[in-house]
Amino acid sequence: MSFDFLPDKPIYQQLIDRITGDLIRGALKPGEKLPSVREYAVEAGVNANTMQRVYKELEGMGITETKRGQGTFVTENAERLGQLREEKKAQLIDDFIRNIEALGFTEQEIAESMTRRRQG
Amino acid sequence: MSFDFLPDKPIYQQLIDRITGDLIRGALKPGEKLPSVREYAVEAGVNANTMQRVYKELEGMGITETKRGQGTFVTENAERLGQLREEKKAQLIDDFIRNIEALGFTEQEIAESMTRRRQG
Amino acid sequence: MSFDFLPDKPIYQQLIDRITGDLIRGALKPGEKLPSVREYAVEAGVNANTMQRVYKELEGMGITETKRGQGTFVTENAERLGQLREEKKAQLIDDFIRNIEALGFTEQEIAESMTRRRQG
Amino acid sequence: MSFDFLPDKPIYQQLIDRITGDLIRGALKPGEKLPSVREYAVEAGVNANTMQRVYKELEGMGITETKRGQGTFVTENAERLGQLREEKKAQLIDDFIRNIEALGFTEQEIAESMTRRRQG
DNA sequence: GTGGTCTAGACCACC
DNA sequence: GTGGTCTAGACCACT
Repeated sequence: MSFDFLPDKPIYQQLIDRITGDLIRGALKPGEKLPSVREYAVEAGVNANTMQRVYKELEGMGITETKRGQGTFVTENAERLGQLREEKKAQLIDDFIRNIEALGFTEQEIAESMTRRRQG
Repeated sequence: MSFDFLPDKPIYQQLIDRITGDLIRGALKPGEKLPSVREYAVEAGVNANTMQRVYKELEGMGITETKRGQGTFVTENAERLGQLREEKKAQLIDDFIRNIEALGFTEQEIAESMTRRRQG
Repeated sequence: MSFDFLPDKPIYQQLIDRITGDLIRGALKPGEKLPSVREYAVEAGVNANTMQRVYKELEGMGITETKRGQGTFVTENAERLGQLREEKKAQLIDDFIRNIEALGFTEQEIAESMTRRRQG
Repeated sequence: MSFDFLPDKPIYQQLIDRITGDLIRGALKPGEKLPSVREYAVEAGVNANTMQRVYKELEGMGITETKRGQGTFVTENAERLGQLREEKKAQLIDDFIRNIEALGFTEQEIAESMTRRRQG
């Protein structure tokens, strides 16, 4: 597994996005153990400090829990995970619609482009 | 006219986005004169250098032209402007779809949320 | 007659270059009368002040002479005109060679590109 | 290392030209790390912001890449670098020929002057 | 320590 | 008055 990072967003943010994405997609399951900070850092090709920060933020968001001496685990709090999923979905749609309006596209115009894209 | 800037993107970028948005929405028309750097800077509540940078970038993108001593004007190159519109639209849709896939939502799930949102 | 001006050099400089070019090419001859400042300004689509400056500089370079009440004339000083021609030629070649060296191209490489260009 | 700047071109442009020149001449190699913005600024005797602008412009031209917190590096994209070399060469020759024609010199006349110069 | 953003203010060339 | 360049210095995010 190797990662490409975009230059415009912080690496730690991109990693958080990736992990929450894994969670939403079901690639990571409730209660599952995450790799150790160092292990994951090597895997992702980033500095261990960066990875440390990622884990810290994830815990702050309430989606992982740390068991001392054992490692970091995805929370089993299903409600929190469902909530995460809904937050992300809402944010996705909000951003999209806000952008459409900011640029003055019509719904119809966008809808057409999307259908064309799906077919092309 | 007064502006709010988000803390997560550079101000000059947000200004570029705003102006290109005005262009796409038709609030700015081909050949139209933009406010002077200093005037716009005051209006937007930013430093003149920041605005200078915005204008320079816009010129680099080929969507404005500057006439020395006279001011900055929207290009009359309709092709470039049409191209800009399409670029923005495509980018909008691409980002949306890429994000949906990255998070593993289904098209149907998203579609439902959007309809519910439009009704709600 | 209508002119395009490059945005990176002062208009008055471009006009000076154009007129000295006319002189070197023989499109303007010794003793010949130039159009009036206002006439030429209209023709070139520039401000009369700009044209005034052009004429002033040309006179300063010793290549035109002003006869009060009659207008501006190309000098009949053949030596000065010949000198002008040589200056321009030398400068042209100097710039070219200095640039080649600054970029580290070989003479041969440039020679080949020029021949290819002339044939293509 | 110390620099002289001509008064007629922006310093940041001259710095860009110098660096692209180093690249073309091979004094800078693909993947090589450039000095930090601040370091280079001191070296060149310019303000750090001026140097910042130079680096930003180089990145925009696709000839450098920046790794956050690590520094700025020459791209390893050999195609881009080759392209840069050809662009510069073509531009050099184009300018030269355009100027010759604008002034009405004959090819032969120029060729003679150049040979004489090379010998003199 | 690295790049990046922003401000404040001076100064210049052009029209 | 217009755009453009440059400096000086502060502050921030990332590694």
